[in-house]
Amino acid sequence: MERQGLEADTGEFVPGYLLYLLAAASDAASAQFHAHVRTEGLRVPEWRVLACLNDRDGAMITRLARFALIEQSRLTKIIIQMGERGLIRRQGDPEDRRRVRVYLTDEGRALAQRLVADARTHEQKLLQMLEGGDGARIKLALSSLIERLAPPSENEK
Amino acid sequence: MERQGLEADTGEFVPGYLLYLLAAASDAASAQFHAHVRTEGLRVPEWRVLACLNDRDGAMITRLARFALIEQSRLTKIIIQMGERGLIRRQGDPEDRRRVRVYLTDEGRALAQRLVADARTHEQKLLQMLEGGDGARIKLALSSLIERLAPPSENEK
DNA sequence: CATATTTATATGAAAATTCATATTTCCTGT
DNA sequence: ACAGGAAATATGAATTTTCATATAAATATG
Repeated sequence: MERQGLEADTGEFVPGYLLYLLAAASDAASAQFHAHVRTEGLRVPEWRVLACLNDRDGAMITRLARFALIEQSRLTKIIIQMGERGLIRRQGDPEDRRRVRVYLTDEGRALAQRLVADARTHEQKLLQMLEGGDGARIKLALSSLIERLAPPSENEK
Repeated sequence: MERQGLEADTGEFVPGYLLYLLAAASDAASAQFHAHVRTEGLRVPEWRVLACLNDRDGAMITRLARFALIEQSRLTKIIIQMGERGLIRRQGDPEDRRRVRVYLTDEGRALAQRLVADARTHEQKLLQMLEGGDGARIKLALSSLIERLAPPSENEK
């Protein structure tokens, strides 16, 4: 089996390994903004929850967990904390009483919207340092990778 | 400011957000292999340490931490555990007595080499599901992103 | 060459995370 | 309507992780 053609061919494996590149790129790209999130008094998973709810309020825990890339039992705990803090409100779903739906409070929504705006601005800066349309291309490639790997179930829509 | 042209334009932010795409792609792409790593009795950071040491044995803690994407004080603890388990050996650097260099034991090297082989195989499968040369392109894009964001210091080489 | 800085690693307490499993509700086939 | 299983969420104990800081060695500075 042939080696891939990325590493400086000093024989090293890690620097050209796809999973390393993905993790390292994610880390590096997120570092600044995540630091900003922390100065706003949020942990990264909390920011993700706010952003997801800002897209779709009233999501159930399981769905939120998938979208926010958080394991379910952990999310349950985070949601409880965010509730105590007044950022979200949990409410049983009458349609299916196993479900708990999570809604932004006014305070939560305000914070979410502020941070999403910051995120958009920051993303623009990132994309600009990615010379010439590369940004759009990398996004497309990533989405396609994600779709192939984690086919969204139909009820996901 | 214009919105980017990726999401299905249902007005949602998250699905087209670069940092989300990076994190989600990293998660999705790594899931299978990381599960494999766990069946080998390793946690993900431990696998990363082995892979990095397999590339460059005798790295110092700080360097290892940067490469393996692990925070320093955490790595110190992981290294201690891996030492107790016989996978690595720690040794003070006589050149600079603050430094601790980490070396693979024979057992550690054997495990590292086995897993790197598995990783190569798995990576091939991933790249194949990424039709037509897309794999090479995405790798290039990610490396370039990383380089722009985290310029390696000269002594890093 | 003494002192201030910086660099490398370690440490401990607080907090977060994981993992397995409990609980409740819903769904399915009979 | 009922048994069995599946789905959604919660829980608790064990383990990890984080964060701030300690220690120690090297380097820079006046």
